[in-house]
Amino acid sequence: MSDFKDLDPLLHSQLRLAVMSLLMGVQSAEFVYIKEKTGATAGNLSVQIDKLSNAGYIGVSKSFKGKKPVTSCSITKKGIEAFESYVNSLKTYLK
Amino acid sequence: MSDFKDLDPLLHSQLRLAVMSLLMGVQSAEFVYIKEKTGATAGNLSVQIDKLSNAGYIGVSKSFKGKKPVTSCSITKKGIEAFESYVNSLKTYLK
DNA sequence: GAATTAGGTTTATATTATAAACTACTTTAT
DNA sequence: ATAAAGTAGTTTATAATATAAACCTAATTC
Repeated sequence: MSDFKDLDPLLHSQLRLAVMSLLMGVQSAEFVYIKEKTGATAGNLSVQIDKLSNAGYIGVSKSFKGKKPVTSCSITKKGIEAFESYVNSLKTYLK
Repeated sequence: MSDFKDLDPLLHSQLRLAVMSLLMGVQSAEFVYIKEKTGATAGNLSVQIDKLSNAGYIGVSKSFKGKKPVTSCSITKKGIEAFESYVNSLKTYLK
């Protein structure tokens, strides 16, 4: 693509982009909170979080809040860089 | 999606977005020109142009330049509106 | 006149997104 | 005590999408 920069396919997905956008603004967020904010189904969110985690864009930690399992996600340095790079690439398409 | 606006799936595709972005800036553009500017393969471009055309986002006209077939594309009013709406929705993900 | 090039289109395949079904456990009602 | 319902996810199956490879037709070039 000569005039347009390639878009990281991992970020060029509505739900994954929403997750990353959300995590850009906070220290960490729980699975259920992300689910609500994005409106995603649990299954879809689970899959996409896995992908972001496998790419090293986010960190995932599982613990318990009382007796309930809690999955917490936070963006990594690599994830922040990828997000910023994606936004920059995207700009080549918007003007 | 509560915090994030849905992204038109037709535009949320690297190649189709590039085509639309390109057409936003010109009156019309030929297939071969778009192919060069986007770096796409002919087959892929053909398919994506079809989709944009079927959606009414672009108009496609076929003619001859001397003896060679030429496919010209131009964005429609509907296409301009869709592109602008897409960009607005996208903004909910970028801040 | 056979091979190559130009300008595409069609079809097949690989990838992706999404939802439906399932697991494991906890809380509430009977 | 146990059955039913809810919470917090994961796994698997299916539908949709993107992409490339193969193909087609006509025009040049060797």
